[in-house]
Formats: sequence, structure tokens, C-alpha cells
Amino acid sequence: MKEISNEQLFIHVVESGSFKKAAELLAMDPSLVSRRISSLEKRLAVKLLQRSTKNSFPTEVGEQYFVELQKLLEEQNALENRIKATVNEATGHLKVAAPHDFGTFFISDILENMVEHYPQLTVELVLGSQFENLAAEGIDVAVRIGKLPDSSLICRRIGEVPRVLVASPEYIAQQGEPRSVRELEQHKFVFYKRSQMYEAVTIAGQRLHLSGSFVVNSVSAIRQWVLNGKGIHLGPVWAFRDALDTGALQRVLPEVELESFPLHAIYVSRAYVPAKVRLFIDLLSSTLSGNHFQRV
Amino acid sequence: MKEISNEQLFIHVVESGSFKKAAELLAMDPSLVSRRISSLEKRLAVKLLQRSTKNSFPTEVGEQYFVELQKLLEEQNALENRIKATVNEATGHLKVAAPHDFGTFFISDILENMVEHYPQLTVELVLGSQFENLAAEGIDVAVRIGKLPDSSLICRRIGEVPRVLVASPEYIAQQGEPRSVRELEQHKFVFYKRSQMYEAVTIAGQRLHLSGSFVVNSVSAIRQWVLNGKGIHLGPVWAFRDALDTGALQRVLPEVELESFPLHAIYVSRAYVPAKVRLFIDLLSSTLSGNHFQRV
DNA sequence: TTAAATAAATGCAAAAAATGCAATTAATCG
DNA sequence: CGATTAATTGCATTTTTTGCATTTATTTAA
Repeated sequence: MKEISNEQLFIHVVESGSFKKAAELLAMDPSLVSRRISSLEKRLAVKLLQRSTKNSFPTEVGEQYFVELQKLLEEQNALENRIKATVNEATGHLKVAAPHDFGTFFISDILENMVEHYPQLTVELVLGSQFENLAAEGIDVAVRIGKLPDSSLICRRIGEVPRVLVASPEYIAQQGEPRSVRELEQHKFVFYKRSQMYEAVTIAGQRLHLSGSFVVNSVSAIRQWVLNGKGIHLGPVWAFRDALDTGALQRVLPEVELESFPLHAIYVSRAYVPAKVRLFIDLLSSTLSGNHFQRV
Repeated sequence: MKEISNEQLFIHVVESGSFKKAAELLAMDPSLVSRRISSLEKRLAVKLLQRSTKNSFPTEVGEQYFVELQKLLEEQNALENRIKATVNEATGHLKVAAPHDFGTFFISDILENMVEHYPQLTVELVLGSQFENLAAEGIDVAVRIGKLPDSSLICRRIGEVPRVLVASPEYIAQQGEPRSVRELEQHKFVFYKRSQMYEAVTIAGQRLHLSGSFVVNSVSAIRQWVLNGKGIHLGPVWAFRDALDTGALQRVLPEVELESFPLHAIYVSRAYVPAKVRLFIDLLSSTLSGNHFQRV
């Protein structure tokens, strides 16, 4: 038997004209229909249906109740369908958090694309946020590159960001080209974000202490500095690929295999992932298999 | 436990802000709330609430669902009330809120009377309640004396409570009898409810600053103090009529016309007032035209 | 950082309700 | 007036709901 409310059952009985027909239609026992209608009548303290042997028809109040209830139940049903549809179709508002530069370069395009295809969708991009508490800030997905903090949130590994050692030809001309990983310690580096001037990093299994005078938490700024010959940088391929192609920058130790950074999508619930979030992650995934993210 | 649909329960959880609060409000086990919300979420295949320890709040779909569902359920509820109201008999449960003393003196009798005549009816009297939210507390009618707060509720003016200035003969003997309204400022007063010792009040067009040491939010207590000679009081006639009749108290400035307090019945719906509520208001109306409420 | 406090979820057994079958009642039609 | 058919009711069974105790998770306080 199908689960159905007493109110809906009443609608069916009125529409079909008798308890029995309604029962048949809904594959229920007539006795059950009787009992449930009685129960509804008792609750409302009103007689809704005038029974007879041949057929049952609504009383005056029953008719009034029927007309208005039908309308309301239909609206409620429509509402439920709308809600259910959000699982299958990207609608509502999607709020994404991402690292500043990565977001600027890639996420903004993805979101633009989504809105084009799903006019019901509105988007919001939070760049550079620390997203301490996704739920509290209303963030649907956070994109994070690098190691993950402990958290109860759901992390899905989307792909990885290959890295590269780059410097400007001018810098190489002045300082000479490093011949080995160890030699990197004698060079000037441009750093992303870390507040110390000296960074301990492991390259090709060797733990190095790199030094340099420039630190910033912006990939664009780094790029500028590197282009201006301020030092070597170990950064994501996507940020330097064009400069490498035009020769504005050149690779350092190209034969050395560098570890990629993992890229994760972080979101709240595992069970009910809204369509907008699933779609976003799919698109992000596609982006990561695109040109920009191949190793050089 | 009260029978309530999962949808209505969801509304309650959103309104109260957490599963626990909703559970308390509805006198159900929190685990039950949890299970039923989960059941609703499962049926809609959507996560409606973002849970946390302190409080739970709706997700985006949850919010959308809440807004629209609330509207529909209210309409459905109104429909049911309309249907129920077609019955002319006072039945069901009548919950009345009233000021403490007034309720004790008059409302309790009215309710007793109603139950006697309508055995189908059960009654509940909430005394001294601030009745912030009639609907939420399940109050059918609230009786209020004095000025009304702004509200979307229906207020019907039932009548008025005439007032009188009273004092004990002992007090008059000690302090002398005031000869003019202005002289009242030299006297000690006993106050109802106000937290300040000095009350600005307008009597016969003159704005006065009355003072006194006694303040309480109980008419019975006031009565006691006035009888004990603690001061003059400006209060409802009904509370002092017997004492005036026996001479235990006497009027002060009897020739001065005092403004009456209006008495209102406050209830929710204008269109379909249930028989029990109509009856109550009628009876209250009769009471107000009775002896106790004539001017002295 | 850890521990305490508190909300929410879950396992399980008891309680309550819904359900189906069979029998009964009621009403129309021949 | 009896036959027919719909609606109702009694009763046993199944299913669901519910509450308690416990566990899990998360926030606040120390």
C-alpha cells in the first residue's frame, strides 16, 4: 500500500465518488479507507462525506473542504517536487572559497560557465579566505591546494597541481645556473606566503634551506618578481607556463622531478550533496585535466 | 505527545533554532525529533538542516522549503479552523490567558460555567502570562486590561474597567484627606507593577508625580497594603468595591472623574472564530456589564 | 591543548498504531 | 421483500512509532 495522508485520501474518495473505488484505485482495503476518513472527520469534528450504498458524496462542508484542500495539497506537492529537483538541477546560490590566485585564474571561469548553463543559479566566490567554518560562513565548497587540516568535513581529492622551478634568463645570466639540487641553497628565492625568509623544503629527497628576500601571498606578485630577476621560484606550472613558452622565464633543473601539490574540494555533507556542488566539482575536475595542469 | 506531522515539526525546529528546543517546546524526545527530521530529509532526498552543537539552521534548500511550507501549512491550518468553526458547539480545548488577579476573580468562573454547559469542552487558564506569541503558546484568547501593544492580532474591545482612588480610614486619619487633585502629590501611594517609586500619571487633566514606597504586581497584595494604611491607590473598582461597601476602605476625591481602563480580548483569526472563543467572549462581555464593573 | 558540557544520532526493546480479513450492518434496486 | 453491494466494525497481526540509554560529535571553558 502506498503511504498517503488522510487528507489526500479524502480527496481521492471525493474524486472517485466512493470509498470502494478509491480503495481499488489505491490498492487499499475498503475498511482502511473507511477508518481513515472517519478519523479525519473525528479530528475536524465535522461530517465530510454523506455515505450511501451506491456512492458517497461530500456534505456541504466536505465540498468546501475538498475544493480548498485540493488546491493546497497540490501546491504542497509542487513545492516538494521543486525541493526534490534541487538534487538534480543546479539551482540556488553557490558560494565557493578558493585560494586567491587559483580562484582568480580558474574558479571564476567555472562559475561563469555554470551560471550561463543554469540561469537559476547565482554564484559567489570568496578568494583567499581561511574558511575556518564552512557552514557558518555559508560556503558550499572550498578549494584547497596543499596539505589539509584535520577536520570533520568531507574532502575529495580532485587532482594535483604540478610544480616547476623557474627563473628569468637575466637572473640566470647574473647568478649562473644551478647544476644540482644542492646548489639551489646558494641561490636567491622568491617565496609564497611564508613569513620566514628561510624556507625548509624537500626537493628530490633532499632537504634544503632556501633563502631569499621576497615573500608575498600573491602568485601574481611572485610572477612579477621572478620576471624581474629577483630570484628562483618553486611554483605551480599554470602560473608560469605562458612565460616559459615565450621565453620570458626559463626552467631551472628541468630534469628534477618535483612533487605536485594535491588539490581538494572540501564540503560539508556526504549524504546530500546538492547538484550545484556536484556540478562544480565535476567542472573543476575537468579543468584540472586541461592544458594548464599538465607537467611541463 | 502531541500528534504533529514531520513537516510541522521541521517548521518548529527552524523557528526554535535547534532540535532540543523544539523537542522541549513540543514535549517530545529529542531523539524523536532527530529521527523525524531525518525521515523528512530522506523522503525529499535533500538536507534541510545544518546541525551543530549549539543550534541547527536551515540549509539553502531548507530555508526555501521553510518559507514556502510555512505559508502553506498556515493556510491549511486556517482551512481546518474554518471547517471546525462550522460546528456551533463549543468543543475541544480552550486556553485563555489573563492578568493574574482579574483572571482569578472573573475568568475562572466563566470557564467553570462553560465546562458545565459544554462537557465536550476542556479549559486552561494561563494567569499573568505576557503572552508574547498567542499562536506559539496555543492560547485561544488573551484578556488584556489597559493599553495594547502593536500586534497583528485581532483585538476586540469588550468593555472597560472603571477605577477609583481608595485609602483606608486609618491612613486618612493620619495623613489627612486630600482636598484637590494636586494635593495627591503630597501623599503616599501604593503602586501596581511599575518599578519606579515615582509615577507620572494624569488625573482629571492634571499631570501628577505620585510617590510611595510600595510596588507589587498583584492586586491582592495591593489591597492588603491599602487596607493596612500604607497609602492611597488608584485601582480597578472591582477589587475594592466590597471593602468600600463595608467601610474598610474609603474613596479619595470621590467627585473627581477617573478614566477607565479599556478591556480587550485578543485572538488570532478574524474570519472564523471557533464557537468556544465566541462563547467565551460573550460571557466575558456579560460579566463586564455585571455589578462589579459599574462605576462607584 | 585538553577536558567538560551539551546537542544530535543510534541501538534496542516496549508501546502504539495501522492494517487486513472476516463478519456485520445498512441501504438501494429489482 | 429479498438480493446485492457498500460501508463499518471486531479482532488478531504486522508494522511503525516512541522512549530510554548509550554513543558520537562539537563547542566552550579551563
